[in-house]
Amino acid sequence: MPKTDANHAPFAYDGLDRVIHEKSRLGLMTSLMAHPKGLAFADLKQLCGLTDGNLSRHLQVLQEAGLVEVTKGYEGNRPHTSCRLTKAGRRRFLDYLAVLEGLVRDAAKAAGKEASTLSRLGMLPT
Amino acid sequence: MPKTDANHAPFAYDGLDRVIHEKSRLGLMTSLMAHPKGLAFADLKQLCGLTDGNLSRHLQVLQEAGLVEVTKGYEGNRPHTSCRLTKAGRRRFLDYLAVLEGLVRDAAKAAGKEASTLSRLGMLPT
DNA sequence: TCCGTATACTTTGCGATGCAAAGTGAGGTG
DNA sequence: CACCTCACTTTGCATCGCAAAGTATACGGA
Repeated sequence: MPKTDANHAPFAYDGLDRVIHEKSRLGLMTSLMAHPKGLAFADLKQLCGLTDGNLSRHLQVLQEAGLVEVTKGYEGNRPHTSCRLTKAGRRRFLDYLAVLEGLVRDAAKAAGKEASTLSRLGMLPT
Repeated sequence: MPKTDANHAPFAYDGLDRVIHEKSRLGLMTSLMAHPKGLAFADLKQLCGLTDGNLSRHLQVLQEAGLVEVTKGYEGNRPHTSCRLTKAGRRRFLDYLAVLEGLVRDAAKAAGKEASTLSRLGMLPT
């Protein structure tokens, strides 16, 4: 049971996991989702546009939360860190996404109610 | 122009406005989107499941960012604070939502690639 | 009229967090 | 052996969210 009563607080969205709901970490999770076999530190850095320090920190957080598995090893003779989603990580991310989708739907519906330009949603010229 | 090069950092999502991208504030924005005529302090508090203190703080942030307009007045002889989205607030929230939608799509696509249960995601219309 | 309670917020304090900059260490290269 | 690069980690700080305490006014009895 959620901490806040959904019946009385329909916009609390407390299913939005703090650990996941963070710009950088969202990117990381999505990247890892797209690459179930794992990604290297350097690749993630590129994909998510993060600095070394920040990536390191965020990975640590995700790992401590049990969402990703970080494997430190050596490729040739250089250190090589590889990351992949854990099963729990994948599941929790999907749960998170479901909530997020609900939010987007709520908002879109709200926007549509009296919108002059619903067109913005979904057909934004990126 | 985004700070991070989208060509090389497709998962940076730097369009996710920090002010909006916050659990509580997302709820507030969505609530206000659904009630374009404005909402009272107490209503927002209920809808978003926030304490007085937190609501006050978040509204202040949103107001300073020019996303919401806060009107303090008196209803009868009790203080009555009413909030509504500004035009800019509405626009920026829609922009934010567009990015968010993109993210959900990315993730859903990634999940679908090798997913056993896309069904979890309420069957996103790709 | 005084006291207590309720409403309607605001302010304060602090622990957690994200981010940038500096640090570490192992390889290669001239 | 000095120097640079790669691959991360650690540190420091400034910001932020959150809960608890504070302020102010109104109402309802005794």
